[in-house]
Amino acid sequence: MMLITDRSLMSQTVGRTGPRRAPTMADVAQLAGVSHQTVSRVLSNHPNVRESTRADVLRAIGQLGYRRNSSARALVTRRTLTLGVVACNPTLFGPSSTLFGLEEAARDEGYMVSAVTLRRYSAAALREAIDHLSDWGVEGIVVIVPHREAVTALAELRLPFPVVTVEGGHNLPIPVVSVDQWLGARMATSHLLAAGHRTVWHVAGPPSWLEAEARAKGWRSVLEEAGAVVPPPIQGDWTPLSGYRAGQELAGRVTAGAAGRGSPEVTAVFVANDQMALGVLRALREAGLSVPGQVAIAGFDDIPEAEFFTPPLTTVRQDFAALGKASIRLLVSRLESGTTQGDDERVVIEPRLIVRRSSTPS
Amino acid sequence: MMLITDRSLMSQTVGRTGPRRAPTMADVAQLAGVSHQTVSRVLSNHPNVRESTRADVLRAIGQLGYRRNSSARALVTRRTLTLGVVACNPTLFGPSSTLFGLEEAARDEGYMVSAVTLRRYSAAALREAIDHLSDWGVEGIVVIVPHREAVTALAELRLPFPVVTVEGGHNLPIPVVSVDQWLGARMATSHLLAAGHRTVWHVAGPPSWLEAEARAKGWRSVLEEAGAVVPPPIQGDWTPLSGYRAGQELAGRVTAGAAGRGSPEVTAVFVANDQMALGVLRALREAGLSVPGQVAIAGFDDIPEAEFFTPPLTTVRQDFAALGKASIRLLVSRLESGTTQGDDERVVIEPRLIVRRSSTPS
DNA sequence: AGCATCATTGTTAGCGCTCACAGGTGGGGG
DNA sequence: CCCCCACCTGTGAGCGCTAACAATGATGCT
Repeated sequence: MMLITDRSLMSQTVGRTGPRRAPTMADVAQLAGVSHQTVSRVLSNHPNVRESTRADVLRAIGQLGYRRNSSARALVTRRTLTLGVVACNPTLFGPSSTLFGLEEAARDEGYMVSAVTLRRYSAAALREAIDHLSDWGVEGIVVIVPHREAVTALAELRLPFPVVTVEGGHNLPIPVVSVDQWLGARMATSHLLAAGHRTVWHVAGPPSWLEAEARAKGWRSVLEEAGAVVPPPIQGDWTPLSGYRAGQELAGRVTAGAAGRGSPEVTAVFVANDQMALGVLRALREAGLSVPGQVAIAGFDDIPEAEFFTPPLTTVRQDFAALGKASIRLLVSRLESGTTQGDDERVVIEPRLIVRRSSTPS
Repeated sequence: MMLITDRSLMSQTVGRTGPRRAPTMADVAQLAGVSHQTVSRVLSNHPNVRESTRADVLRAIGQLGYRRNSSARALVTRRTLTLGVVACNPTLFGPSSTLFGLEEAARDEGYMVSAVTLRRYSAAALREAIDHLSDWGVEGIVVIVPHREAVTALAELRLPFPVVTVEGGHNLPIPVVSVDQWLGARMATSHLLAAGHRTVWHVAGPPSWLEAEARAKGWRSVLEEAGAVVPPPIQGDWTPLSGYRAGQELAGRVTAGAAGRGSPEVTAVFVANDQMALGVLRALREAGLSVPGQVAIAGFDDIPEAEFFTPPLTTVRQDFAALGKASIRLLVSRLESGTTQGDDERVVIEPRLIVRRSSTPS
């Protein structure tokens, strides 16, 4: 008996000695002269607590610097309030902006976000990433891996928690949030066509990327509708270097003259992203071609640098932050509603064409 | 008795009915015909388990699709194996690359990373971010908020878990991992000076940023050592737009001629980051000035676009991924050793000068 | 043979919290 | 005056796991 009393006193008085372990709810309860349950009620804002009691408890909490133990809470409530994100290439402007918007939205909703990044996509890496997240008890995940195979692999996975994908393609039974890439490509291409160009060339992204595919499709659709010749798209890999190479090829076509056998002349190019557009711009300039004088260019993404390219780049702006927010809203809504089905939900965000000098000869 | 037997059978057979809750260690134990403790042993690779028993358990685990409950585990071990990160401006190339490297390193070490992003720095926002992380039970945090006030605020916080900062200034009792900004600035400035310029102008970052300060100091130190005039630095805010404005000012000085009262002529500029350098380049070009012909330029960061600027930008490369990895190593080492003190540890990574055309008249 | 030792397994007691329920108090209606 | 019903508070159980210890059998050594 004595011993017990001693111990309880010690835990409050000793303080200095040893790495005193974090105060528990019971400590707060004792100090406030109530039961641990009352402390719990105060913490969860239960209405039926007398005002004075609540104040006592809060004072004790402040005094002890008490923080609720999230593991214990998660154990009993079966809610970790944590969401997982799998992202690829998180160094690029798009993914990182999305991640940012997503995290902020999640925090507002009371969730924590844990991210796993993939250096390159592979089915194994994706699986591993998801395993890792699920080991940590996430309640749902957002997958930002706009690879065709990734998304199909995902659809086959049948996970025990909800999954939402960003830019994940529209043919699968997984909820998707995306910017309308197809529409964006159409906007850029139409814009160039409207400026009087006979046709528009295209520097495409890697074919396994869904965005690249959608942008190429949008571009092609406009040309076909307009009855314009559809030049062969040039393959890039999103990097400025690949854009540079594509630009060299295009420049070669220009200077070789319209004498080229059958190929339409190059007077306008829609490049699948801004980084590659930068490379194209440089290649053209090195070839002595003026933009937009001889060749008009449009990009995609509207990275912060685009406005300061030489010349400033006409491009398609994507609201990445909105993308992140929307994905969280979607995920949280099915978390709260307990819905696992209804897997065909779609949120599509409209892109916006930003016209700058690279496409407008003045 | 009958009832109990029934229930245990149900939990295995029913399957279809109801949202059968995740299997527990006891379920595995029962199926494998061992005690839950043995299952635990198998899972934690305890050596003293007979090989056949281990196999039985693993089979049961596979059969049931069992996953260890991380909350329960964390509750009893007092280890969440989760690290927190607070990052500012995570949309920029530097921070996002650091975050990426950091996450990867943490995963290798067996930790999960949860990030909180700050739209803009403020003491309140920082506090809030840290509170959020600590509510979720992180074991330590990495702070990537290279603001002077942020770091001092941090030093005063006295948190119950280890903290490491990235680029956090060297005068505080907090372990820091950083690239040697001062040295990088010196490399760029010396390089320009060595090319024969009488002095080097500077477009600086926001003064409250530690990197901006260190880069300005490095720049100044080289000029002073060389006995060169130190022109007044021009203030930017990291954005291309601010660089553009700075560029206009510099261009004005050039075209106004060396007739300016006292100011040295502008023939070389060290810009505190690549994005601003992009703005400067454009302003100079618009003013009809050639780079590097009339004005040589150097930047900082080596963003992927820098190589494709017009002209390609001489800049200082920072190994952000290494930064992330090093910060995790530092954090984990003091986590494992239980050290809370020894707070003056420093890891400094050397930057590398990347010389391109913007500084080398050919 | 007899006892210490080791490998292997089981048993028990919590970790800190929330949930479900059981009290106790006071006021208004019958 | 009593009962019912709001309010407020406390008690007990148990979430799924690990740590400490106990128990068993097999082995080795004297």
